[in-house]
Amino acid sequence: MPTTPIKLSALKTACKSCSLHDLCLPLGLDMGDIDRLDEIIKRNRPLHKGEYLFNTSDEFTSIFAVRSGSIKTFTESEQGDEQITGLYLPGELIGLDAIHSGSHPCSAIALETTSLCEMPFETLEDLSGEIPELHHQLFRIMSKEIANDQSLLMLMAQKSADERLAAFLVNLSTRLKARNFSETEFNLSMSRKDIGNYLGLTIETISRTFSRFQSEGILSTQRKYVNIHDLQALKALAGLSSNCTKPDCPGKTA
Amino acid sequence: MPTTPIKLSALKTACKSCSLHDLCLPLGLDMGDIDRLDEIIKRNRPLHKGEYLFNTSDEFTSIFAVRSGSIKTFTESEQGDEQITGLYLPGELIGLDAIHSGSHPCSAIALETTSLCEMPFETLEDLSGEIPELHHQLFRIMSKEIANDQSLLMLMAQKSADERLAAFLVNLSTRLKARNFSETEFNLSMSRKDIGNYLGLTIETISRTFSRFQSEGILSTQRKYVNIHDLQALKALAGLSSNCTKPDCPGKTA
DNA sequence: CGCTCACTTGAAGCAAATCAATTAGTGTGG
DNA sequence: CCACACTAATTGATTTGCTTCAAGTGAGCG
Repeated sequence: MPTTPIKLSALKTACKSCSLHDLCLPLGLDMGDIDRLDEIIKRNRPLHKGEYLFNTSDEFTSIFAVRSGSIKTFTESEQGDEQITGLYLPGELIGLDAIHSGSHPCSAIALETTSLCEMPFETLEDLSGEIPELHHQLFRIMSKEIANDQSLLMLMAQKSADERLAAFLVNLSTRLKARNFSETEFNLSMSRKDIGNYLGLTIETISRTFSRFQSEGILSTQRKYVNIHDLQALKALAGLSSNCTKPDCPGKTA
Repeated sequence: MPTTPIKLSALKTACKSCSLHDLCLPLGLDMGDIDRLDEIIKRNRPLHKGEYLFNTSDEFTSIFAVRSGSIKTFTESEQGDEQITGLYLPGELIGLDAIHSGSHPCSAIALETTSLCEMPFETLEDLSGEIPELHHQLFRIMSKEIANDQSLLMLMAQKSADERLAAFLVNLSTRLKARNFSETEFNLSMSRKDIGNYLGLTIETISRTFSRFQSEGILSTQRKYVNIHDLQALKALAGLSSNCTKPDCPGKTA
């Protein structure tokens, strides 16, 4: 196996000095253990917008963490219709759903220029046998993914278009804030079409709902740029009361 | 906590002799390791229909495996509406979504008389540090749960009522078959109301859809008893028939 | 400059929700 | 054992929120 030489630019983003390290896998690890984790991580060239990270039924070998940019994952049914199952922001792990079958049940595409950390799963699994904290953190992350999917399920099952879009925006806002981005002003990396697909609605419904939110003064949009004027109103619409401050409060969806 | 003495009847269902052991956690473990797992498992009295296994925001201490019967899990939003997030059959593990926060994001109720195996998570985690196979199996099960939730998501996002109910029944049929039950004749442990909630539909729609399936000769029902006459047709409805509403759509069955 | 693609907006259609009325089981107490 | 209440399920009539169809609009780009 040829080891790709690590560039200076890549070295700068080693786990230890990575700004995401308390959102990502290294959380809870001490310096020595982070170094050991660091050694197994491959940092490849960034993906451009539209490039595949992996494809459905590709063999599963690695877990990926987003370092910058964003990734969407989606499954394709036999009829060819596509369902987006996840949107991954910096610090989040992709590929955990592939462990049980050994191949990817979904495809993953970069929504913008995106750099990633690749962790060969076998090596990671071995390492986590030696480092209980790492082991625990992996469980926590997988558990969180399950809980996220379940609240997204709730959204789909019994929420109106307004509630779904509001919940989506609030969730995004919360996650961006945790990454030191603005919680009220950001660029959507997904198109209206993707958002609609993700939320189980059509592109027209998304567009109309954005327009209505805008006319109600809740937010303003300019294509992909979103400026939330009344985050509280949006949270109320999403079905979240302001007294719940837990970052993983049920109703806040992935 | 007083340790409840293990009854002879409980001993009979030790992992080693349990009929579910290749659907459940012991899969892939050798005899010695199964014995070690067995030692940490508590087998409490069965729950009666309607009894809670745990409640939302209860502290998370244990993972549970269903031995017989069935369990539903559900979350409650702040507005009080309830969303069923899971139906668990013998051999399946409950509580994996609670690891990351340390408390249960959902409640769990017995749908019928149900017996369970309780595994204190801390002990289980320690043990899995010592037994790589167990560790691996836990990852596989969690990964499967993620993949399951994601396909349920797809169902919710873009399937018609017919497709949802068909998919639900096919899924149930498949899981029952794996447990050596009939794949065409079984009793639903969920009420119409629960099924509707689980699939994001109303009780009336479930009832009407059952009636139509019956008039089309696909199945017959008598309250909770279901007899599937044409499993192939049901599978076609669940997976292959498109939700295309165009009159000339090739996938349309007259 | 004109082409394309993403988005917006309007009008019409439809699947499922809601409202409403019965019927069939289930349990309770006299 | 039967009347009574109560819940679960079915079936019909009506409404509605979202989709579909259709016709723009405007930004980005060769």
